[in-house]
Amino acid sequence: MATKTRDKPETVEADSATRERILLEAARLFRHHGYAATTLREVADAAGIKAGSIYYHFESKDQILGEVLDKGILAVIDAVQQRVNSLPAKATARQRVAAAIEGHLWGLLHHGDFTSANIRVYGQIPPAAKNRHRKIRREYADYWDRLLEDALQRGELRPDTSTAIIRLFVIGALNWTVEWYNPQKGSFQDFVKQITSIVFDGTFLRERG
Amino acid sequence: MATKTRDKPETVEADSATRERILLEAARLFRHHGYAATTLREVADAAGIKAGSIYYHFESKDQILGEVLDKGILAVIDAVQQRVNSLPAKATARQRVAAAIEGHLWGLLHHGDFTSANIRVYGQIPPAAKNRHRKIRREYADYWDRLLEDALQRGELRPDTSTAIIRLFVIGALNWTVEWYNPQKGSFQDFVKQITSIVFDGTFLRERG
DNA sequence: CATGTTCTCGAACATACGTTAGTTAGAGGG
DNA sequence: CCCTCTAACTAACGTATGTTCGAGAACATG
Repeated sequence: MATKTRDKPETVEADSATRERILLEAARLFRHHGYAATTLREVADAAGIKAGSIYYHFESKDQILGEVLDKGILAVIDAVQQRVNSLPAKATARQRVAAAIEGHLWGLLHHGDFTSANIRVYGQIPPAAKNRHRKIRREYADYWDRLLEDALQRGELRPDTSTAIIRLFVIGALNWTVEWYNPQKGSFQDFVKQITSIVFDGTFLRERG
Repeated sequence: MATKTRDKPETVEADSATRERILLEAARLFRHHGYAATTLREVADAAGIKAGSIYYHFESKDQILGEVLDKGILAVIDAVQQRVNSLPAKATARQRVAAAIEGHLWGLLHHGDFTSANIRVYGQIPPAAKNRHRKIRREYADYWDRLLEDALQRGELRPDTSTAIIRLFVIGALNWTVEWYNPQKGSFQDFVKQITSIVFDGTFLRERG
């Protein structure tokens, strides 16, 4: 056995734990090496099994990729909707968007391997796998557009730029934080506050007018 | 495009044109399929030659990657410095940063295949290739930090957030535009104006204070 | 025409990959 | 004790990849 000397008879109880382990390690490797550069033998090694055993849990490498991508975006969507929905009905648009930003950042940064793999790899997968994800991405984009349109109608959003561009800019900026966010430099809550403030009010002091 | 259909015997006169062609097609393929997923046979095909011929111009696939990455970041740095340097000495910090933003976007979007390949692939290459590029990235980051520190000392930048976070946020947001910018929807100059305005003043109208 | 250089080709090689197949070992129920 | 299910293993197959190499075409120069 090539594994790390686990002599305790705990072979069972590993219901689908191995499956989760494979997904976790695959996400980590996809994130850091890319999809094509990651071999199933590496994934198996990281998960403490042999390559052939992966096929007991998954049908193909592509299927693993699909599940990793799903986990990434679903974690974000879930966190966003949870926070926005728990707001009182009388919340301002600014508060609702702030909740969405916090949710997006939380989902993004607390499932870094899955979300980063999603972001990095999405542009590089065959159209077949892409189409399945385009729909859910589209829905998430529409969700943001509704938030922003609402803000616009309430007169809180700047009216000189389309909500589509604002959404693309904001989500893009947020997504990128997964590449440089360092949890050891300050708390997550502080980080969210800073990012939200920049998104809302910009980086420069307002020009004298 | 890739299919030029030049039936004339113009095999020669391709001094180093073939070399450039290889780099261009490699960048395009790296961008859309990733590094490992791109085969030299695909690159050769797109460049109108056979796979073996690539080795007359390059030593290895890694070398091609290195040159593609270089071209990407150098195009951006060049465009930024050109615009900032052509500003009058009495320019405000805001004007200087605006020039940097425009330069960054211009280099980014006008060499999309090289810059996007750089952005997408950088996180996934072996440390050996990474180290060579870390230095130049570090210098570019320092350049931005000086611009922002200058703005801070002049009292133009918001003082409640570190220049490092502002830089990471702004450059990240700008970099992401290469994934969604559509040159058919409005002019480049309009796009720059909108992005710059969002970066400076944010997405929401200022809160009553 | 002869010669040298530049550039490309075609075929091959060793390796590594995703995947398949056959087998083994333990657990639990009858 | 037998049977079945689960979960893993080992070994192999076919293919594709990066790379090498010798041969030859196209052109420039003499």
